[in-house]
Amino acid sequence: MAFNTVTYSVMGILLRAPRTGYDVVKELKSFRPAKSSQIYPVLSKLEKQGLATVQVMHQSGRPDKKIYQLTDLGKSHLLEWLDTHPEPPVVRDDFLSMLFSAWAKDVSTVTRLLTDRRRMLDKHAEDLNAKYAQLLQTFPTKIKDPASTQLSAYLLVGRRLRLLEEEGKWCEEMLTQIASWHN
Amino acid sequence: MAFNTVTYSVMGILLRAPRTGYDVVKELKSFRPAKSSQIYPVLSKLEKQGLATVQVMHQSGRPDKKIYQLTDLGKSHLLEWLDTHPEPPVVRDDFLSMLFSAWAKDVSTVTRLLTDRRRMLDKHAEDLNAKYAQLLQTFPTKIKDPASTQLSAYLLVGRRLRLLEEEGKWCEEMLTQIASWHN
DNA sequence: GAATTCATGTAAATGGTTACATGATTAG
DNA sequence: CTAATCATGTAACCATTTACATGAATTC
Repeated sequence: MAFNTVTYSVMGILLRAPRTGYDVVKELKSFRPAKSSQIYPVLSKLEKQGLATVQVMHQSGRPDKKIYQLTDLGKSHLLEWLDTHPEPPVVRDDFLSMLFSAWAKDVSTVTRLLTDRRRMLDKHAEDLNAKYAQLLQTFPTKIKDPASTQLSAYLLVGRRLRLLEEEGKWCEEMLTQIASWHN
Repeated sequence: MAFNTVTYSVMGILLRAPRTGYDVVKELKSFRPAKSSQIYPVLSKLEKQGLATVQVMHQSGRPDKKIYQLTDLGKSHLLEWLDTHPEPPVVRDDFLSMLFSAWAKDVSTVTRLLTDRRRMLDKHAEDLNAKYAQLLQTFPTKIKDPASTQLSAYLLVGRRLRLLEEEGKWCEEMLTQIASWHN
């Protein structure tokens, strides 16, 4: 039995701790964003196939909480998936498509695209930096434990940060380079 | 009238020069990959809506070539799009999902993921580097001309290369760091 | 002689988003 | 008092891939 990659991502979250669909969606944001309308059906399929169990917590005023927990069967499928090779990443970035055609307009279009991008990257990096600092402070030893979930967080956040910073630097350099040509 | 982003990407390619669907698919690879089964319908819609014209070149032994060319109407829509703000990039990368769960298996899973990733990045960077060097040699002055398509190529390839290299470095550093913890 | 390139497309299926339905609680 | 958060899900639509159909020309 093979599942799609969102399903494995959801299983990975449930393996760490039992969670509601709402919480799964929030946690997915850090490495594999998806809308809740995609996740809720995934969770009910997991239950139907015996890969997760549900515990319902009654609430008043809002829908009952459904807490999903990965079963041993679910875990075994997830671990099996980890032995396979990941597909090459899929990236869809309108910024690149715009850059590709920007020559047809004027230089200001190129510089606007670059400055806007840089702002976006900076804002993003700022948020992540806080998270990263906190991570390093709170769990300095646990990170080194390969069986700790902190290692993954350290790797994932650290990688993201470096790529954000590198792209930011690139934007800046390109802006100064272009400015130097047109003065 | 607003179109989806593949459509704008295709228009951007046709703006540079008239092309067949086959060639459009090849060129899309550098910034917005898509399968031909997605592109052919896009092209026929462009024609129906007067955004592109077609010239049929008869061939024997293979399907007739259909050369698409962007119309002024198409160009105006594309330029209008360039004044808008791009959506945030969409990334789906199984490698990250695997890294997120790798703690549940063992350290060797983490290191295998990192080494495989590094190999992939290196291979990719190698190909791009050749392209980049050629670009810098062949059109050293044209790149500085903002109305030249070479500027876009320079930006796009340069950016990609830097990000590939940065991620490669990160993989390497993480591998040595992890190795130092477990010796 | 085998693999890749050239060249078009359609049909079916999967993946993913938007819109809809519903509304109390909590934080600023 | 306003915005965000909590909490579930379904239906319709759009985006993208896979599989199918076809086969000569070229490169290795």
